[in-house]
Amino acid sequence: MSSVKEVAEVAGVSVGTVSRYLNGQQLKAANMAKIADAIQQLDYKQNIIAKGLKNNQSFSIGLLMNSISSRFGAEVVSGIEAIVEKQGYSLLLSGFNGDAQLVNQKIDYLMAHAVDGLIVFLADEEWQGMEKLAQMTIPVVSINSPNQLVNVDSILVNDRTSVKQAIQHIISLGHQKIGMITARQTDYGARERLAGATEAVALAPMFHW
Amino acid sequence: MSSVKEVAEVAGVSVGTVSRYLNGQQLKAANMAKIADAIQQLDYKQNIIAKGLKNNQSFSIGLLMNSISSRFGAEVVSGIEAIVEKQGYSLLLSGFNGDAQLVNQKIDYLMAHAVDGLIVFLADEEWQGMEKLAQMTIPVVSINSPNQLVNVDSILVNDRTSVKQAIQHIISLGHQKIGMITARQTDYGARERLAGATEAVALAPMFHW
DNA sequence: CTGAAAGCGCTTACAG
DNA sequence: CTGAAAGCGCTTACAG
Repeated sequence: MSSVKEVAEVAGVSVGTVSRYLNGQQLKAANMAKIADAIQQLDYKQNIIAKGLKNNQSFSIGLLMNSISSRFGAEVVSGIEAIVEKQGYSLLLSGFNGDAQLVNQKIDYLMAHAVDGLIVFLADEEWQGMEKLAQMTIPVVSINSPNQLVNVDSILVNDRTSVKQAIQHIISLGHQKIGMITARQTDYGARERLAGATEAVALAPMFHW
Repeated sequence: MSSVKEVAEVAGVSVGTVSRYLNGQQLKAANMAKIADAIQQLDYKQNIIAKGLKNNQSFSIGLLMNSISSRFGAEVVSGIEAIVEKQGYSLLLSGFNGDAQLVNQKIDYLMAHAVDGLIVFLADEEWQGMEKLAQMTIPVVSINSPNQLVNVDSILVNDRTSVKQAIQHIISLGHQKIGMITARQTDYGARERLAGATEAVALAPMFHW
């Protein structure tokens, strides 16, 4: 792998100038051309690692999740990955496969790898030590994990309302006997969905559960 | 985040000594104790990024795969992740979601992030530029992707033989009419499985397909 | 066993 | 606009 130093030599400018070029600064046209040539010739690629060292960035973001191997989990990973990569960042994956005890350790692990941001996707597990997230010095966002931490942005599917509306719709159609198959009630989302159904029924005076 | 420098100051030794301690070298017991204390006190964590810069290691390995969102794909990711992490490495995920054109670009991307190794999991796509892998200066292993590149270790499921044996077993039981539902034949594995079935039948003289 | 110093590849004030 | 130099956090010969 060639370095800025080699590029600088070939182009006949200083490394600082090469660096500036790489970062999109304007410089004398002649120099820009020379540097561009040198880069071509050496097949130079930036070393993202070194780049980040200066300002302590890693250009990677951590994804901490429970069940990578669940269907929904996989979709989420795939979606996040696409976006992250588009921005030139990389995705560091870390799963804890149901063992909530491991979460703290995983966080340390991700921090050691200096992720610039963290996405937490707990899916079906509750986790006691969530406050740790609030102390994080990097941006944290949680998905599908109820919490009211001040520094943590959250994405929650509105399970309750959507199921409620669905049931209300069914009721409005005049149906009298409605069955519901629920998921294990260990999952926050599953509980919300059942709650939504219960609400819908409670609001329908004519309806007997 | 504290650095070796701060640890060195607190412990009253040089940074080199701290570094040696961190890397498990033997040093004067008194110093080891002082350093251990300082680390405790500062809650010092190694900066893996900086550590890798010296010998150009990133302590991360890249996983390039087609369909993260397939069931099998998710299992594979999950399994790999567990192992990789156990070794103190991180997993950089990169998907190309069916667009084989993107693969070269993704490889560059992973290289820019200086992965120390690469796992390629093509699943259902063939890919023309696979020779690029052979030129890689880092270890590469492919999963479920037929190839005969010298530098690339491959893991292949023996689809052909296993299906062949299954069919032979059914035949040996005396069954006369055997149906087979095949996957889309765009996938190498799917073709192999069908081929295995065909072989089994061809070898059974009494049997009419 | 340990300190001082150089170096990994890059960025960025500071001068000019 | 650009060069020389210092610095990011760590490692590692080189001396002692």
